[in-house]
Amino acid sequence: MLRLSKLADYGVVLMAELARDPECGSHNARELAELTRLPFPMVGKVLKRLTRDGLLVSQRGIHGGYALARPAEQIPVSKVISALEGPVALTACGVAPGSCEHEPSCHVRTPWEYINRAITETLDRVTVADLVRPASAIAFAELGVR
Amino acid sequence: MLRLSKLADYGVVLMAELARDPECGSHNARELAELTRLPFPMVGKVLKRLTRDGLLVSQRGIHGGYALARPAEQIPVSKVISALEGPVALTACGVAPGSCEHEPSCHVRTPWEYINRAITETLDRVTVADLVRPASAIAFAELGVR
DNA sequence: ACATAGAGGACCGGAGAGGTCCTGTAAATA
DNA sequence: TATTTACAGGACCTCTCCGGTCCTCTATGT
Repeated sequence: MLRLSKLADYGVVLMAELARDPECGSHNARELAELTRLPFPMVGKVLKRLTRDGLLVSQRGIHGGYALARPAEQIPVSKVISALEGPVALTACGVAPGSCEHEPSCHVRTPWEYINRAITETLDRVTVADLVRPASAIAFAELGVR
Repeated sequence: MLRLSKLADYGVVLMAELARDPECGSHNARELAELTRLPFPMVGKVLKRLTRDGLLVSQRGIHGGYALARPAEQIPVSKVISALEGPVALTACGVAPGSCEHEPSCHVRTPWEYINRAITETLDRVTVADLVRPASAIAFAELGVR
């Protein structure tokens, strides 16, 4: 089913949760785990990775927590996914040339590149802000989706 | 990396190989395995599934083999993928409602639906014929891809 | 009848996803 | 400065499921 890993799925949910706060303030991992009802250890793991990739900023200590590194409108969903499960690509050749043993004899590589790009661009166009906007449908009009 | 299963990957390659034959004639599994350099048992497995799903027609017996069930222009890549790894969807909720335990408390479900649909439509628009057309770029223009 | 090729399974090993836990370090408060 | 809280960065484990093989049965042509 062309599955997204749970790590990436959780990441999207958590980013959206942070963006839901109108002030985009700081929330700690435990709080986010409760809000999203996701297992706390996983939430910690995901938040750490998102921080390392520069999508979140963290604050240690007693009133520590996480906050969006940039306004939600400037964070594409594709970045969230790639931070957690590597580059968005359907096939190995879309990630790095030479990573597929069949590359020399493969006749469908070029088309796959186009498909990969089309999908990447779709995920580039959706931002974290779109995930929390109530009237999402409007925001998605530009995707050409009914 | 938002991975496609190898089964589906092989399926696409095999469908393309069948479409490359200008007469779209019948080819047996062994022959296709040699042409694509994929392991023969896997080729058999994939071809069987594609046949069960009505994308290929098969002929048993001494001059048996497989051929496209329809003209390549009428076979979207999305069908090939879904025949081999189930419905195209990034999240469980995109496959069947109620399949995700977090559904009641999840706030990003609606946006995911739109994203799922955008990606599905991308894969719907590409046909097996596009995979073998030399000047693929032209065929992909309609995807809005550079 | 016999050789060939597909149909439909069962079956197996290993990689990797999903999940937990532990130790270290930074910050705030008293 | 001691203590508590929370993030940082791993190691580590379990178990599912993917990738792959193989075997038996049935259909077809010679």
